[in-house]
Amino acid sequence: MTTSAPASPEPRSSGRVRLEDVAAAAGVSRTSASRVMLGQGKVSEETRRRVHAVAEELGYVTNVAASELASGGSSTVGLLLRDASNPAYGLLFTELQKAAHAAGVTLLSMTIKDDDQGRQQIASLHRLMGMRVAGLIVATGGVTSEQLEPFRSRLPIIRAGRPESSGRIHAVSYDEADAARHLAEHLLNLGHNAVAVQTARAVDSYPEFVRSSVMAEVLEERGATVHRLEYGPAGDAMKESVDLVRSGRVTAVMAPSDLRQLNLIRHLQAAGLRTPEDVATTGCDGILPGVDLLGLTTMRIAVENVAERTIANIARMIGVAGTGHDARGNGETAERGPEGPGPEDPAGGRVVHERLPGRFIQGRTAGPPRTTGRKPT
Amino acid sequence: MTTSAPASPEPRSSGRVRLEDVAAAAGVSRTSASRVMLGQGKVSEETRRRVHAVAEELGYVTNVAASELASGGSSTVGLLLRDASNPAYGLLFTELQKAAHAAGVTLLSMTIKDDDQGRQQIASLHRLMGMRVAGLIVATGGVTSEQLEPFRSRLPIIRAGRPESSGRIHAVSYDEADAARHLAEHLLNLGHNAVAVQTARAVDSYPEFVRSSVMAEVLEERGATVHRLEYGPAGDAMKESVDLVRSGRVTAVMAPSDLRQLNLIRHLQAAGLRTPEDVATTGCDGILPGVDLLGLTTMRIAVENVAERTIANIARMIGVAGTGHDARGNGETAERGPEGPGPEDPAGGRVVHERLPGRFIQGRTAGPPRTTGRKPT
DNA sequence: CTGTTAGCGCTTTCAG
DNA sequence: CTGAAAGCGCTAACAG
Repeated sequence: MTTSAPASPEPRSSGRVRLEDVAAAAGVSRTSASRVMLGQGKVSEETRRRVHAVAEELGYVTNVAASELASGGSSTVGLLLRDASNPAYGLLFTELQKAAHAAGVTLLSMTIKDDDQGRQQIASLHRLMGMRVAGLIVATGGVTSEQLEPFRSRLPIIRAGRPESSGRIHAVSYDEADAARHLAEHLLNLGHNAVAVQTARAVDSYPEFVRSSVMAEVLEERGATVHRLEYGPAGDAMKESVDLVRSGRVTAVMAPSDLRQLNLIRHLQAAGLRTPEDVATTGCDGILPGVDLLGLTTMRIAVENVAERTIANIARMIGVAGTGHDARGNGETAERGPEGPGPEDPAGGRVVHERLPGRFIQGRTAGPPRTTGRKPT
Repeated sequence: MTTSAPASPEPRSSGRVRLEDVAAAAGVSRTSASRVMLGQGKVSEETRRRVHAVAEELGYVTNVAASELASGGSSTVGLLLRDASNPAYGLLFTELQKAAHAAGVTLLSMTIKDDDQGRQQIASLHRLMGMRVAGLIVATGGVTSEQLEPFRSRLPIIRAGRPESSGRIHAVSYDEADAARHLAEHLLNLGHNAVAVQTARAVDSYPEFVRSSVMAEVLEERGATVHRLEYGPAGDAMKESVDLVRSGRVTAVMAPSDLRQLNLIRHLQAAGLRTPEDVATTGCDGILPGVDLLGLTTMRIAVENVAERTIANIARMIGVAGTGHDARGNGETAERGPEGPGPEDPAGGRVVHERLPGRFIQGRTAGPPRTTGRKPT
């Protein structure tokens, strides 16, 4: 009766099959059945086969709640994510998943809306914590370091994609400063010396804030005139950009992301201005599928590397050996944070703080300054 | 001692705080503490406040495993997703999350790689099932209906975004046929009567398969000459498209998605062909952030509507009242499947099969046929 | 309104 | 190699 009734076409639509049912049907104890399901060695081949057969026939699925309760904790890693509709986050999500799969780590994700002053973020965070995940990856700026702090001692937490300011939480991020520097220097080398930089506030988008700050600094260091145009309540960066271009007071406009650059181009077009003929523009991200066709001048951020390093770090912290094919390279590009002998994490290591540089994309939106315009003083 | 020691700056880094600890510290029984945490009415205001205070101070987080085990099941809905790096899927993900939030439904997601012949998909599916989720949303073609079948009687399952062929599983999808028809008719109305249609195999991408099939059918019905160019082993659709255009045998090329259209445009450009001057092109999706700047002629699929209807349906099936602001409209656009009095789902209703139409985007990639070219016979 | 008593389904010593 | 027994931390009747 046990092995002689292979997989009926219509599995019993029994509400729930418990391990006990499987054990009974296979004529063994719960313990043995459990061992088989867990793949722990100490079972005879015969028993193993019978249990597997019965389990499949009955459509048994391990009750994760019971399993984790009994064994005390999950081995999956939680992922807190924001807004996958932004291609940059969507790709990060995909790449994290891919890297996790390769490293034998299971990821459980919750995405969060960015409103509520982080209220919902915290709720999701708590839910993930309640699941007793083995580690946590935070890929959203919506959750602050202070909110993470209480959990820091309970499990490994690592920020992915976003620079971490506190220095007490692990982070693997894009090297925003490097990207900003590259873009600014590109414009300088083209001969621009009057540039508008669209700036974001730290509270709105920390990565954009860092990018725009560094862009402006580099330009000023090298003697260019910089107009900082802030998004949000303080001003209408887009409109002001157009005005500056039209009046010839700047020959280039730097946007802190590609999505912003697209919007900038729309505004310029609406005003009858072309890029690069009338003005040079730059963005940052390089993720958009059509970036080549649009000819955007930008930096391609190192999503794949960030994903891989994030997973490699979390895997190490939760003590997963890894499958071996993720140990190559990239470690060299890492920079340790400036904290000296920083605080210890629960796993006993130093605080990880890696910044991964991107790749410059020349594009067509940034040419030399228009010579017909009034020369800047 | 209880309320007089508010949130110490450094919460005890105790490994795990149990409800019992909270109860003890608050001087009540586990039951009362539990009731407070669950927000169930029967507790005095005084008790409630004390428990909350202590819980916060101790950094207590409900153990989800224990909670679900005791209460018999979770109230969250599982989401099986594929490849959020595709903007169309990324946006769907985000919108599902948004709609779920609005409807008071918690979503737990697992993404899957598309390899392994669906092996990993099944593993993820099992894991979600093992979590005893209350319902399941499947937003990937990688899992077949047959693989879903065994679980159909155990919990509500609904497909999102992808047309469901079996008719036994609930589905809310984009109206691919409608989109294809619109695009084909647009070309016909422009005067094209020799068109290349890039086709996808059903196994590779079912949505693209449906789109390309219908495009070709509509064109042929209206007397146009159609060249079907298949992706994959059977041929090089991109190269063949370019050849047909160059030799003047077609005046338009239809791609089954915007990503494909972008690739097509790249190939055409590489061959020195411009769109729309030398050839009209169309795509499908309309999700790409730069779609307007690229001037793509396409259909904007109804991601938001699909997300909302999906959540509305699953919420109804798992018996969530909803917050009320999701009951408006859109129900009218639904079409019931052709199954007559279809099979009943666990909740007792008919099989849901809604198809939501998108919106045409005129773009600039499709103009009238080039008059200088050789006229088709 | 509060506490006491049983389990939820599984893993895991610890003996056979 | 296998089984019996003892919980994991919580919720849910049921009495006070």
